[in-house]
Amino acid sequence: MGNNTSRFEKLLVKNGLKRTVPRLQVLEILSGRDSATSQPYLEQVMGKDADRVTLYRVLQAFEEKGIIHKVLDQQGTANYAICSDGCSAHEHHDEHVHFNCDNCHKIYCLDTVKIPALKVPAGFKVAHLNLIATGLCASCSGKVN
Amino acid sequence: MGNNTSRFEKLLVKNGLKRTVPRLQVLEILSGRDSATSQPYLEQVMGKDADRVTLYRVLQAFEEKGIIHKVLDQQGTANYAICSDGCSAHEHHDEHVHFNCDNCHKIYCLDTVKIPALKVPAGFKVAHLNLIATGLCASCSGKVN
DNA sequence: CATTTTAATGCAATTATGTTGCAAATATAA
DNA sequence: TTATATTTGCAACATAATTGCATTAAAATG
Ligand SMILES: [Mn+2]
Ligand SMILES: [Mn+2]
Ligand SMILES: [Zn+2]
Ligand SMILES: [Zn+2]
Repeated sequence: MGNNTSRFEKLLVKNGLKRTVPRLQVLEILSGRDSATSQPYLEQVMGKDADRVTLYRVLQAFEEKGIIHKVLDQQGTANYAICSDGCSAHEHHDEHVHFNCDNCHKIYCLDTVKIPALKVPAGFKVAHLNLIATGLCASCSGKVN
Repeated sequence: MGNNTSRFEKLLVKNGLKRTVPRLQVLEILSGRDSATSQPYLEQVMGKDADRVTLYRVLQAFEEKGIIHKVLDQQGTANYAICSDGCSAHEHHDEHVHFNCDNCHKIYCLDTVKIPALKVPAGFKVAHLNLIATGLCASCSGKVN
């Protein structure tokens, strides 16, 4: 496999997770893509290498440990992306904007775009903000329309 | 039924939809709640009064006509709320913030809070913004924590 | 290195959500 | 009242996700 293997093995150990084939496989796939990856796509790529249930459990464990974060697209489908380094089991630092392309349906993590603070009605206590923009991504905006 | 009936009947006619029992029922339920209503809840309340498929189709028709709008909560569950008056089949004017309470799980339409404009990387063309805040709602922030 | 312990996987079954095609029923127009 | 167009209900199917449990594999132990 890729030369990321030892890096990923360390990542698993650091988070108290055993170094297993399905886990390394998921990390390999996610890291090789420029946008968030949907559960159905992951399932398709892994094929019969891993059981569907295992995939769900791998993703859940990774999310809890702060290794990946989940983004729901406009259809409600779960998509996963590797977290930035600052994330941990205790806190995710992924409060960046996500961009869901209407054409290619990719979901980009716009790490550089911060979500502006928000004024909410009295009484409401905001814990997290989740902003998803839709439209055309840089790659598609040239081709269509 | 409620005294909203004739108002809802007019709403249906205005949108070229026939005045049917399941449709009036859905409008009655949605209008009687202070927050967005999940599909599972609707299904449960309607019970055997209407087929599941009918409910899906009613919701879809309403959404297309601009009568209601759909909000996905943090779990990806569909929730529906009646649109403000400005909405139509051609355009929804519901680009307001939604608030998903971590405690009671209600979804509030914060109609008064506008989503701030956003600077995105070159090439990206934003069509719509979808901001969902999580935390504690006004009703829950007093009780818990 | 062999063994014990613990964590993770695979499989089967079940639930929830959503879709499609089509015949029957119903609302509205004629 | 009859014709028409829409809507509904049913059955079947599809996909996403969860749970329990036996088996397997990884890491810890000695
Ligand atoms: Mn992200
Ligand atoms: Mn709303
Ligand atoms: Zn694109
Ligand atoms: Zn609440």
